[in-house]
Amino acid sequence: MHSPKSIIRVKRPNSPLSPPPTPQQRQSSTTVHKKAISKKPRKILQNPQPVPIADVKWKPLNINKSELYLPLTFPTGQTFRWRKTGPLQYTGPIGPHLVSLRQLEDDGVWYCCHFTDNEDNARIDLFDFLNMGISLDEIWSEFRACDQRFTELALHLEGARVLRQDPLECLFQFICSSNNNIPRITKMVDFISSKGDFLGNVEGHDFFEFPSLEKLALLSENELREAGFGYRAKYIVRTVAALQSKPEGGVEWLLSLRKLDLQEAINCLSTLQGVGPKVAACVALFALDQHHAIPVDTHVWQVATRLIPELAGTRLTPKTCKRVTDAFVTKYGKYAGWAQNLLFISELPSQKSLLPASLWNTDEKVSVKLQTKGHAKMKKEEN
DNA sequence: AGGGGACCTCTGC
DNA sequence: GCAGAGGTCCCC
Repeated sequence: MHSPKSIIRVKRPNSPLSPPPTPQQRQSSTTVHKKAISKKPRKILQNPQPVPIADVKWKPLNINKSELYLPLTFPTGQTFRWRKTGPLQYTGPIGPHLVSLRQLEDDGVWYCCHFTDNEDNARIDLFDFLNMGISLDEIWSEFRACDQRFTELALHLEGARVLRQDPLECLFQFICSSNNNIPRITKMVDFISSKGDFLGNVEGHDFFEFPSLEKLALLSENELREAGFGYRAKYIVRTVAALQSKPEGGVEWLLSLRKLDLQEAINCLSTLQGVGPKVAACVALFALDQHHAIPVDTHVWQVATRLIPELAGTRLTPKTCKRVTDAFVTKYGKYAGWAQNLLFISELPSQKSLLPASLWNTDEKVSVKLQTKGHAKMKKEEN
């Protein structure tokens, strides 16, 4: 009995394909989910029925480009749940809300809710998700003071912000990311997401609320493997079970990690299957307010092994990972993760067009290999 | 404690 | 073919 989910299509007859972003032209076409159709009717009876927003209104956020530039915040590997739905426009779920953001050249960022049960809450949740409690202007000026290269990069990569994501969905996204590429990660995250409540369709993209732990528990390893998760299928199933076994509740347990020290939070996350130093750092930085967490990917590791000679020839372990994190924190301070995020973005091939060639990191992988793996080999041969 | 190797799958050289 | 992808686990 696979009846298609009930959808109310709200289309304005003359509306263009992409939602009009200008203040003069605020209404858009969108698709709204009729939430009354649910597998849990009793819940609907208990709660006031969400009011789908037929006429999507664009509202200003009053955030400058220096504080938030969407193309350097959304498609840069922090989240795999948002989609580009127009020029300088991105759409994605925030809790139970479906939101679009649009950058206007000289008028900051605007947003609209395609679906929500409460517009006031949506705006509050949006500011929280955008991590607006932290001023990029302030922390970047400190990075500039201590790093000439950061200063030069920042000139071209203004507004690269770190989001404050929901810990549960951030965790499963990054478990999917291990030893993986972005298109495939996105596909896997989409599969998991599709188990949550449908929120709407914008520009041909379906969006879902991230599934609850109870819904995630319905996923079997076989189903995940067939969906192309490979060996990560086991990680997902086991991590769901581990979270469900927490006395205070898995979601609450994850949220409680926001109050811990970075190392404690990393240690707790690392008890979960599929969570090593890299994934733990990503979740810590992108969801747990651990602003000095440093996701040590292969590139950071290669740079670090040259900066810290003792690390050359060793492997990325929790211990050596901490060495790298400490080095970054010593250099950049308590928001080191935000600094590293910009350095990471500057290395993305997709963002290189924003940088003058003089700022391209000319380190060829070959030469890095000679100095790291080659070094390791030489050391080994010496013995 | 730390190194070796396997692991799903897909893309690019 | 085979490394590499924003790694992690298991074993020795």
